[in-house]
Amino acid sequence: MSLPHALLTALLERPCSGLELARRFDKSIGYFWQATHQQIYKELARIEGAGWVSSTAESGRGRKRQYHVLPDGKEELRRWTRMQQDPQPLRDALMVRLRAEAVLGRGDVYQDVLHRRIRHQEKLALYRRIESKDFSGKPLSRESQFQYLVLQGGIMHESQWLEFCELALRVLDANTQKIPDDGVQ
Amino acid sequence: MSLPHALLTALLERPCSGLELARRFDKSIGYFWQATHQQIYKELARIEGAGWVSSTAESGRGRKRQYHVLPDGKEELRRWTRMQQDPQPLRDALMVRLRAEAVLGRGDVYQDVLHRRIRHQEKLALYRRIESKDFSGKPLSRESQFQYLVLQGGIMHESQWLEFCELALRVLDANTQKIPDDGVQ
DNA sequence: ATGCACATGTAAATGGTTACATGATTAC
DNA sequence: GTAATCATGTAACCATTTACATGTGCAT
Repeated sequence: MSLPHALLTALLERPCSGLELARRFDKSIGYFWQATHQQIYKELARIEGAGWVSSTAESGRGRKRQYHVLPDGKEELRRWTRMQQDPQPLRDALMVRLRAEAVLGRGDVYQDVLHRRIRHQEKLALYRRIESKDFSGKPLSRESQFQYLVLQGGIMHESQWLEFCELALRVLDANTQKIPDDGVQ
Repeated sequence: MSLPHALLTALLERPCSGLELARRFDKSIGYFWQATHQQIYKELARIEGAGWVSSTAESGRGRKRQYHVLPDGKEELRRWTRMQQDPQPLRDALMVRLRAEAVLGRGDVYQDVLHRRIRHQEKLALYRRIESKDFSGKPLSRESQFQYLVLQGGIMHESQWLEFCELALRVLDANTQKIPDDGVQ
């Protein structure tokens, strides 16, 4: 579970409120670790209780709270950064669909592959725009180099799935000879 | 949520019991959609209630139950196979760690990248073994071609992350000039 | 008869999503 | 003053993980 550490990172980059965090998560960090505002508020309350961040204003609902990271929070982030974790295994519905296609044999996944290809193209185009806007043609600071590295991870990821979609379409094209219905409706 | 459909697919390939399914999930389909035996038993009970599969023996605990897919289950799998789903967004703790590295600046993620590189190498080696054992040097049936396609997806996925680890190590090497501690312990 | 492997299950906790509720501030 | 927007929060639900419980059948 990385949400608290993603929040600590974002707040170290720049202190802000819960909703601002939610908005910042819609870009940058959120491309690699998504979170809704509900989740963010709950987690902020939790890590404030743990003494990792503190916030202005004791009020309650409706009042803006500015959060910033405390020394304990920074230390916790450092501790977590030193940890080693296994990659979480691939879990992808398309793969299950392709296995189903293998036993059903009707070419029914074709539309899903086309759809996913579009999505990966879109995401890739977005990442490329960010790349040329923020990380090209100028020397990068140390911090920017790491941000760019993460973006490159996203680019590689989307490219790879795009390539896989192309391969899947070729296999589907070569194997969709409309196997007759077996009568089960 | 694809577990019921992964189960239907596996049971169409070959009817079997819950525990056998759990074991089969440790290989093949399970590389792309993991499930524990607890989850599998619960889901089998649910889809039996829905009339998608049926099982031998009314007994209870301890007695082996053989499951097979009913026509409704096959039709459900077909319906699901025709659906289009967005890819689920990348969610990777390593990416969060690298962003944290950007603000902390200590080279602390190095070990994690080394660790992940090993894991991806291992997984890739496993997939390569399966590839040369099951899918090389002979003409493939239509069903095998789709199974091979899914395996190739896994190979591409692991290769891509391996490549990313190499890139990350280069960036870390070039940027770890031991930034002085800021005093926070 | 007892121990072990096989087989099926229950229960609690975690992390995440979706739907909904409510207070504060600003524009008109 | 009222509607829109900003901001914070609660509650219910869902899939998954982890820990534990229990029954069956075979080998010794």
